[in-house]
Amino acid sequence: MNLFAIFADHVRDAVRQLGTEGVLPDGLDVARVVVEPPRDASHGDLATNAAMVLAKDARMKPRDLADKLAEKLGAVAGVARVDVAGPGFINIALDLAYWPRVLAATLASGADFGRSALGTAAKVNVEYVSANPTGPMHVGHCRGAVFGDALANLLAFAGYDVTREYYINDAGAQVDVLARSAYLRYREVLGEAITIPEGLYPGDYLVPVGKALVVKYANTLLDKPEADWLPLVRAVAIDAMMGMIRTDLAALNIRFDTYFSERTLHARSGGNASIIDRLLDDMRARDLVYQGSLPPPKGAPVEDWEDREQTLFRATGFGDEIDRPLVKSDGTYTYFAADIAYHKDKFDRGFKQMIDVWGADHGGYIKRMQAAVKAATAGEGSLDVEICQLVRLLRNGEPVKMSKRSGTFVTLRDVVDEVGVDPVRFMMLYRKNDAVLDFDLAKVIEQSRDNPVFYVQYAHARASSILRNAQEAFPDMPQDPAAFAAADLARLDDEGEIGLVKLIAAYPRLIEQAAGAREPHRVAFYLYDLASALHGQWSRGKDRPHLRFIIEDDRNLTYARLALVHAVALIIASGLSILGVDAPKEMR
RNA sequence: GCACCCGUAGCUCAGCUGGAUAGAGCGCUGCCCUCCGAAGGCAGAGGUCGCACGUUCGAAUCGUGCCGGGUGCGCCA
Repeated sequence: MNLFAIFADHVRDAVRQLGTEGVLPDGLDVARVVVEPPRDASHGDLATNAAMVLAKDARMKPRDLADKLAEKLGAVAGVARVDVAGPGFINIALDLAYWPRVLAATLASGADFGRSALGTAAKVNVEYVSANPTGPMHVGHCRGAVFGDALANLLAFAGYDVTREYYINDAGAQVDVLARSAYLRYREVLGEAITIPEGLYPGDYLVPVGKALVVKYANTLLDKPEADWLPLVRAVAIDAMMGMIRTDLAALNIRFDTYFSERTLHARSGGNASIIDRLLDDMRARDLVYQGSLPPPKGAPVEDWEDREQTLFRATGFGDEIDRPLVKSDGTYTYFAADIAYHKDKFDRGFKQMIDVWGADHGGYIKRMQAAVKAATAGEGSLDVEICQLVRLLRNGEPVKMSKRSGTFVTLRDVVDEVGVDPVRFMMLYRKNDAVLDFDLAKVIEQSRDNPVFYVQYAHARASSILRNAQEAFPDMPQDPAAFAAADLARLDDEGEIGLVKLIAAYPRLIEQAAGAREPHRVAFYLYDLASALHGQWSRGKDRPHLRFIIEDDRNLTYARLALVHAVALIIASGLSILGVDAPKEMR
């Protein structure tokens, strides 16, 4: 149950009633009406802006309209008090008896509490990572990977039919560079002394690829011209790199539903037109493509600039600043052309909603890609692009030195091995994705309050510990959700307990808001608050023993409190699973 | 030069798609362990929300212009 959604319905009902009574005009637009928690808890449990939003259309003063609405809302079951405050806020305080019902509903839905139908089971494609298959993943890829994965989890929980997709850039010049680099290692394995020239990949992760080539082809590739060996070597190398990347992703608990190869878009088997060929034909037919030339860029001068005519997409017609080239001077397609075909393919596979997760360095490509999706799908498809900012890797506040030239960049695997999956995932999500993130290797393994990963996990462990202790004190007490839901929850009348129930009641709304904004970090911050409230209530029991969760001589009260603890643990586990973080039953 | 992102407490950051007296952690000051896990809790001090106009009942949030930081800017992916 979503308390705020329920009361939003009540508010709309009240508006409708006032309409039929002639107090308000019929058919007022209630789209901007929201019911939300008041900023200050002393104002009540729920607040709505309805009177202020509707005042103009109703041609009434906000406060007068608020009084009318308040009268109706006061009659709703469970409402203890309705106040009008400030410029026309309507504050609603709920009867104390309301909260046990919320808690009972929570326990009844168990791990599904908070699950939403917001997405109406619509198909959404979330594309993320899409790292080039030219080497192991480094820390720079990590944030996008974790963010994309958590976003996919969040959307699935919010009722979308989510597909997780990885685009393999296996068609460009970079994989040819990879192949040449691997070929050198192959010769090295066959006994040749090699030097790796500037521009090729120096990393020793290609040595095993060289060995694999020897196993597969013996020395038969040595005498062939490049045109012959390159496709063979490239195929083996790409397979090997994708294997590494999948292993790295597995270390982060990330899996994909679909790996999509760029190469398939270019393929012209048996002389047939490729997918890109057909797309461009289609776009030409619809006058979205033309031959023309572009003005030279204004900023940093391009050294070998030459004015020439090229094949351009009319991006300016769809919100971009400049038309964009689709064909290179050597006649092959640009990356952009392939990417349009790729997104059109997603659309053709049934995804009207597409989400791409990109690194900050691709921010400049958002407009053209959105323009292309709009054009290629005739306005029926939509593309959201979420940008992940840089991660600065630190150790005790000092930047960790990385040098690509010497090949000593920090791999994703290094970081996961050093600090563990949970801290990596949580910290990557404990910041807005479009803000730069400092990741301190030393701090994220600290077990203290200023490490939110630990703090939240500890709350879950503590809750589990309470339930274990209760098992000893009351061995015959069944600890399952159904039994907890049947407890005498009205015994929970301490303000700290009610506060916890209120936080629990906010979870479904939080999920919908986070999903709508595509912001999984909100889940992380919510969990921190919930953990804090549990720790707080625990400590109150230290000063006042009657507030402890386990009261040896009051079985009913203990049972009600255990139900609360169980619900909190349930939600922490739920939220952590969205973030892809483990919810431990004890800390070590 | 242009586009996009960021600017909130000494530091690191939230701020619920425009709401009421702007919050948290760290750091600082002072408390709480014979007691369910102190790996925790409580209280205090600390702010011109980069600056200036504008939009309206109401702006940290939206618009415009500056200032400062980041990213990117035909035929790379």
